Amino acid sequence: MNDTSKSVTPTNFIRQIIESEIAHGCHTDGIVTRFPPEPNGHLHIGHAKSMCLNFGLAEDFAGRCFLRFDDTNPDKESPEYVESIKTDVRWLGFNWEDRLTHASNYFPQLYDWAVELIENGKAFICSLSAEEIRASRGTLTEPGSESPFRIRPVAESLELFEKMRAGDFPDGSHVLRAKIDMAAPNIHMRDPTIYRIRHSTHHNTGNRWCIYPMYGFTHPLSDAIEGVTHSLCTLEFEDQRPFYDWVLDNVTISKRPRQIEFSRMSLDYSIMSKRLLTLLVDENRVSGWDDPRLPTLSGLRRRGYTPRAIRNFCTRIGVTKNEQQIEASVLENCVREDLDKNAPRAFAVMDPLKIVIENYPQGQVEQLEAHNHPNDPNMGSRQISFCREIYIDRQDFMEEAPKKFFRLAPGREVRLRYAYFITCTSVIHDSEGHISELRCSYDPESRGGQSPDGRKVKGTLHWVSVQHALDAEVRQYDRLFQDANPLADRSKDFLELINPDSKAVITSSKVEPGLINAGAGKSFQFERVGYFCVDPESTPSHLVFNRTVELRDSWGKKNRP
RNA sequence: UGGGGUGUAGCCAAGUGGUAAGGCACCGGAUUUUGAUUCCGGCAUUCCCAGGUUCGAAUCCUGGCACCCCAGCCA
Repeated sequence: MNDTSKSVTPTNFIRQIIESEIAHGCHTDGIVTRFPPEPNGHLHIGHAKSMCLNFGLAEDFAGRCFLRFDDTNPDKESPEYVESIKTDVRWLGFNWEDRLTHASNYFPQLYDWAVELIENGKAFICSLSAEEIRASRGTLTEPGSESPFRIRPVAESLELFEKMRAGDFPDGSHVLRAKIDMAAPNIHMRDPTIYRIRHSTHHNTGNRWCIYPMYGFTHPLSDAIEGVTHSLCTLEFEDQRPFYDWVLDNVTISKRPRQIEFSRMSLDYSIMSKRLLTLLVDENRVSGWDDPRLPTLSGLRRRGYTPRAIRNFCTRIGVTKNEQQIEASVLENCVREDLDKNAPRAFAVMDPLKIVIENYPQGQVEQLEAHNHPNDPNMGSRQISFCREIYIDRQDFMEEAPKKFFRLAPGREVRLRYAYFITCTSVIHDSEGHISELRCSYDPESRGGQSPDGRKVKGTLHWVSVQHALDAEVRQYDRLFQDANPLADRSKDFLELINPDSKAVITSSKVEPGLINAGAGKSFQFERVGYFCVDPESTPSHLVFNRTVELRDSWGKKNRP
């Protein structure tokens, strides 16, 4: 059996490395990967790429993937982030089963390994200040100079390390440093710091520790503890691989992980930096971490992006070492593809324009059948009420319309989807000259949307009944930034580049009554308008919809300036 | 006069010495009760540049060029 509908994950250089290793007889127990977020912020679509890679590889190669909280910095981390990360990982569709870990749970073992390094003369307690260490590190082109404490006797370092752990010293007074090479061309090998004193409460270990290991020391060893075979990280860690390997070489471990780096992803008109996302939230430039304009997973979820669409996006962009600057259309195309197939259709009028059908009997109401999906009969149908007064969208009418305008105009006939053909007979203006109402006639023979005489109409409009429609608030979201790469020009503050039209709230929309029962997060295609989902703030008495993405619009695109 | 990495179409990306996949975007055209979807067709004589090796090079060699990352007691 070959299921052609199931998309095959395209190959990439990491898969090829693994395949080749397996071909050489390695990994007979399966591969092990890990997704290692620091709980100091919310996950975004860049993390989704990493999760798809790590969990995806584990799945495809009969392996396991750990969700490991890389929590070695008590000042920046908190349990709220741990919870939101777990929620997002689950939502995206990944299952860590019993492999939820914390680097902080390895602190005792890490401490022992640090002692081993000291005992072997591979690490020493340095009592220089942070500024002094920085000053002696050298520069990119000049070697550093050795710390005077580099020759400190092992016994003394051991004793000091023990006292550091016991809390005898204030923050910043000593650090533990690896003893490697201050003249190394790679700055990360110039006696990097591996432990610092921090009298802070840790979200997981409380006050048990006042010394904390650094990432560069913790990560390879956490990988080794978990039996990780492939430690996949982003390109900026490539320089640190020699240190990653150094740690593994100089401490007694039984499993040997391998670090492989791949490139980060950037999305046009967006930013992915955790720090800058935090800034947007803190400065109230957006409504919160789950603002639908943000590339956070919680934001995308609220916007109506589905896990399937995001996972598909990740496989489409691939995994390489090239810098990826992805156009927004790639992501948009992924949701459209999913929602086109799976979102039921509904009628909603964004900007209502009232029509009175003069030859339709006063007080009459008809039930008409509408398909919930034009290409999928399994999604069934619904009854919609039609009567003498309806709303259409204001942009579906033009008083002086060009020939190519296939919608309503004076004297022109269009189809009301699933209802009747109508012809505009007159236009009513208010005292200021604005169009306030249309008068039309209908063809009773065209019930359901087809005329027995075979007459064709060019346009088909969506509509709702005035007396049955519900009021709704619609939040129309657009790209958060005006510039494709808001960080490209470093002389400009990216906050100044926020798109002022990134959120437009319409409070006067009208939707078909069946929508009152839709639960939060439920997606619909509002026919001819776009894909929308029910916002968590929505209630039956105050419906709120978020626009996920517009429908592709070849007419509108052509006619935009 | 440091180290590490990357250059294939507008944006991604396969390609691993045998004559440039695929997706997005774009441009046609067909079908359509959504100007949607779907469908069909077009879209790199050339792979950052210049030399070289070879019957044959995006792939190998040499030399350039461009861009990204690194000087936290952050991750």
